[in-house]
Amino acid sequence: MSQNTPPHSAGNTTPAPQTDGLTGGGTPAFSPLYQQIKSLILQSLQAGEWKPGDTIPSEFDLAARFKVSQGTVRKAIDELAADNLLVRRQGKGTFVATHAEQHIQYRFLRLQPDEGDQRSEGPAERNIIECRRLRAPAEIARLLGLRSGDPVLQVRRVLAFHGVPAILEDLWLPGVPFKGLTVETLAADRGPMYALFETQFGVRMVRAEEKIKAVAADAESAPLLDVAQGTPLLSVERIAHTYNDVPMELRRGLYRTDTHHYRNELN
Amino acid sequence: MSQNTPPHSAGNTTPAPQTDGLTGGGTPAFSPLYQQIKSLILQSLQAGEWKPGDTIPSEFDLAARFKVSQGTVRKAIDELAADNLLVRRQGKGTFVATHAEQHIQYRFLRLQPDEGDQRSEGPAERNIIECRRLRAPAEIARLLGLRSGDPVLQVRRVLAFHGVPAILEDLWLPGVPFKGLTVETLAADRGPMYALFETQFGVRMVRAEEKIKAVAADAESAPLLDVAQGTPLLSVERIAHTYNDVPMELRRGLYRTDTHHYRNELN
DNA sequence: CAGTGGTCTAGACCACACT
DNA sequence: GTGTGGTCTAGACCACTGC
Repeated sequence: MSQNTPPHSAGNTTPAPQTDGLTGGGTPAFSPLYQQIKSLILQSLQAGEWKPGDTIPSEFDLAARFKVSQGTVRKAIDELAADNLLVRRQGKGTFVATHAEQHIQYRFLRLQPDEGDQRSEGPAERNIIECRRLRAPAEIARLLGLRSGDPVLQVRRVLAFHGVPAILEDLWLPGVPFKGLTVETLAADRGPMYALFETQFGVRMVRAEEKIKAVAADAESAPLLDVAQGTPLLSVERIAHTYNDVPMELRRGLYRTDTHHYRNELN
Repeated sequence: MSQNTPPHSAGNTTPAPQTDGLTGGGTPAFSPLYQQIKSLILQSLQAGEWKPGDTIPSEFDLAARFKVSQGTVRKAIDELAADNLLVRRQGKGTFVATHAEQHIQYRFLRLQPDEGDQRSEGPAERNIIECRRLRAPAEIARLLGLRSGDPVLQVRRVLAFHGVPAILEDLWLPGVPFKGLTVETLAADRGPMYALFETQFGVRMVRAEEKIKAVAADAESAPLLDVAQGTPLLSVERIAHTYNDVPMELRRGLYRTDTHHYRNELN
């Protein structure tokens, strides 16, 4: 399973396990107990033992289960919480993070109005233009970690703020995990699309990378965004990953930035 | 000073301080000990007691100094390290983070080549076009937290990769902390500009925000970037802050994105 | 070797939420 | 009140660095 021996170390009456077992073989890598616990918790998350929004067992319960001290479990959970996989709530418990209840909705959307307003914008109007199944072209397949020709879903939609179109985006999703996704499902849904992915398909998006360029609106995109051809637009290519860094979505967006901007924090 | 009572709690023989002192007054906010320690360490950083690259006292020394346990200091340092203000090195000590020795040079520059190469790019060729002092226009002043008419420095430069210009940027710096900065100083310098700011002016940039838009190259910028007028460019406005979130630099860049892209991680 | 950060434990107590 | 996470402590031991 994991890369190291699990933290059981048989019947120690005295405290610290810390032993790595396996003197032979080739496990030169040392990984601290709390990292191993972190991996075990992650496995439970991947396996769906606890679903988004669920509360996971208390630190003491987990400590008992893994035969370590509560402090060690705590450190593991600390890191998972820092990665936004778990959410701690004092007095209540620790919960599996979700795109739904999370009051920072649209966590991955960095486009925001230039001044004032802040996030009073609300969820924007969605308009699905297209939703079809196809066989993955080579490039799409590569970015999604699939083979050319594997089934994928493509969705095209426009997001608008106050009636003004602002985002045109194409999504590609691997066909297998998203079997059964239809334009009706998407259209009927309110709230973040990633929340729908969680509830309907058990796919939780955890992390994403974006590559941004400036491009000119072409004949196809210009009318959809209600701008003149040649207007500079932000091109945003996003690859979103589930647990374990498995890519699960490719998204290519064109953002109008005349009244909005892409906001980023550098640390 | 801080918002809470310092963590001394007089002569406790028995362990935990945790008491907030001050039963009277109006300090409803409770802040944990390690946060107070964090503030104290931050104050020392701001005051320049330890400079970028310096090693700070060991956890035990700090624990003695602040009259708390080593674990509490550890947690404070953990957070400061997570914020990239400190860097821990096992066996050696804890160091004040710096833009110089940090092997992730150009920490705030997100533009990178489209494929391969990765960071083999190196530090790019710098070409300073202009460096002048002026009185801050209203907008610049506002963004830098100054008053209109306060002295500021403006620097304009072009960065190129392999001889191809890629970035045209204007910098505005508050005149007072950067007194004595000349075009010669800048031109003579190798390495990150933020490293120079540390060594020459004691100003360490800690955090920055960027607002990104897509714009068209105009008559002024096009020739400097060697592109046709109207070419889509990334407009990147950055406000960089020192300790305590004090804004210390405004930077407005135009990025060519024909062979490079702006990379971002979403968590 | 001594000194530093890194891990692990165990127990005490505080703050918060629900019942 | 009970149970949860949050803080603080104290001490033991491990891993890395450099003398």
